[in-house]
Amino acid sequence: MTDRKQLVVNKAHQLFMEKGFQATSIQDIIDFSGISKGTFYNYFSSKNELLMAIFTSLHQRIDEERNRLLVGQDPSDLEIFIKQLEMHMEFNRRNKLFTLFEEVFISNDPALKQFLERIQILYIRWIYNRFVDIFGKIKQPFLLDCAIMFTGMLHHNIHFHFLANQMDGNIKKVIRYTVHRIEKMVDEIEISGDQLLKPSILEKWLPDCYTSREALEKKLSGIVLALKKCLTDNKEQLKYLELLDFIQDEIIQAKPPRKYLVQSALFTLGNNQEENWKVELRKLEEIIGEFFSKKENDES
Amino acid sequence: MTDRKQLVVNKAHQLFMEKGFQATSIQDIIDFSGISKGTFYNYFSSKNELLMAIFTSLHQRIDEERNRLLVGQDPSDLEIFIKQLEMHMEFNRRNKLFTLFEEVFISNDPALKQFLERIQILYIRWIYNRFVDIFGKIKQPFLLDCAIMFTGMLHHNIHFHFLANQMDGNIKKVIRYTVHRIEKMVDEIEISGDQLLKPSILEKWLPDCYTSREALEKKLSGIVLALKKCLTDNKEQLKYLELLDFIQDEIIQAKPPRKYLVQSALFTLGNNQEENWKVELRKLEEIIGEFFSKKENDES
DNA sequence: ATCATTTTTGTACAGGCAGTATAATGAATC
DNA sequence: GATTCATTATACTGCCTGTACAAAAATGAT
Repeated sequence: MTDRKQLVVNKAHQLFMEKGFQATSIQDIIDFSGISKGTFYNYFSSKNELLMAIFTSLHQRIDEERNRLLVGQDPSDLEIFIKQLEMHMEFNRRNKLFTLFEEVFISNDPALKQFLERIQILYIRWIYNRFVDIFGKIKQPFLLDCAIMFTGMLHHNIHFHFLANQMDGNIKKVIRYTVHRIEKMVDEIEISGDQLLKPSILEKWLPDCYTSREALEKKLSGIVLALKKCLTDNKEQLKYLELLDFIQDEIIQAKPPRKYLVQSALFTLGNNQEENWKVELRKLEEIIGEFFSKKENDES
Repeated sequence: MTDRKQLVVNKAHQLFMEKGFQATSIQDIIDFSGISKGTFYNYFSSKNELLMAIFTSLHQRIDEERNRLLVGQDPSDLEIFIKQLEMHMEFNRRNKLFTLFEEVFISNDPALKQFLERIQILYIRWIYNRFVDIFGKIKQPFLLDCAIMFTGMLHHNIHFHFLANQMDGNIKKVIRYTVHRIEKMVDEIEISGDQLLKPSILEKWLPDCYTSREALEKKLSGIVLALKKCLTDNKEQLKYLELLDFIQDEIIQAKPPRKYLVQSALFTLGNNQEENWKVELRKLEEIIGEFFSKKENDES
């Protein structure tokens, strides 16, 4: 994405935050960004497409931050989860994402509609996966229901919390409150055995072409980031940096990745003996392994 | 509201359900309703105002239905509450109210925004009041939080339920599931003693000029309806009908009601000795008493 | 039945927006 | 220096909202 295009995205986001999405005309965006109409339509085919670019951009940033908080931590630690939620909610508040999302949530444009639905499901799935980390695999059958209810509770609680205390209340209390509730509810549901939705439906909702691709890319970049953090500025370690970048590019590129080259690079990465490094490297090996086995399955 | 005006409301609702709110232009509504542009703007000053008329109309119908289900029943009976929810959700589904509401939930028009917020809060308050009926006054301090979380959970559950089973799943299961969850949660929260919002904030959210008026009118019509149902077609009992209608009109009229006339009418209503009648009559006396004492407070 | 008042209609108009088309301008590349 | 490409300015179509107003129709009172 060009700098110029990104500038338009940022300027538009700014206008949407100030005036709302519907109330902002393309003309406004053009004037505010200092570009011509032709350029705008060169970048985006419509206001909706621009909106999607905004969401994508913000979504990526959230995801990076979330992964950063998890790096080198115990994924079953509830406090980490709470920290992630706090970051996410604070981010949403700062960027008026709640408002923006709600304003366009139901749209006539099927493309936008589908796009937003996907974002929402990705969000639910993230919660679900974290719940599996936290509450354990035994409770997995109930955790999709819990993830759905949790997001409903949390967003409603935050909504009315803001209605009550104009912005100056602390969200943290609300998050902790809601997390406490879901903790107890998980136990209760396991005892009752009730289930509404099977977690396997997530795979149906997120077609493989999307999930494996995008989720993989995100996981990948998260782990690579974590690995890079382990590196010092040693000459020795610069080669690891190169290898990491190579692997990430090779997988993300649309062209068929050269499997054995990647594996060889992975093997070399194993030479680094740092503690955190090894943990993260194992994750990297795991998802790359999954990636290739899935790929070969698809081809056969 | 004229028949003609109501016709436009219905026709517009039909179009909104088919094509969505945003995608329907005023011209569409005019053509579909067979009226002229002048007439439209005679009835409504904008599309938003028409939308509010639709919501008001549907909201009234929901409220009537809800009260009808409660008439002569034990308000603490959970099964009645579930029936009310089933009716409401089924009504929403039939009239695509979920969609419509979501589509316009965030609006640039401050009037519409406020209107919708009020509807939402009225809904929360209804749930809250029913929770007080069901779970008892002891748990009152926690029940606003519970009402908020319950609506969040329910709507999210229903949303994803529809996503999973295209319309053909039964909502009833989802409702029961969610009600079960909140039942347990109420107990859990009471033990923990956590509270986010004090129920008294409801009065702040719904300014008196609205609450006392509208809530009163609704309660009133509900109780009067219940009382009318107790009546048979006896000549004897026709006078009660007259008295009931008189009281209702006198209170709802904007002009200052004649207090002593109303009280006398109430006294006469006490002559009927039926069992259900007496229960409902006591409620009637109670809210009318509240109404007058509040009124005198305001005037002093 | 007649007259006055209100409602409705048809039509025209101003102003705004989305999206397209195109010729002119500018800058970087080869 | 020529070519290519993104960018600009501008004009244009078509659709929409909201206003205005005079003619026609319906309503209601006498």
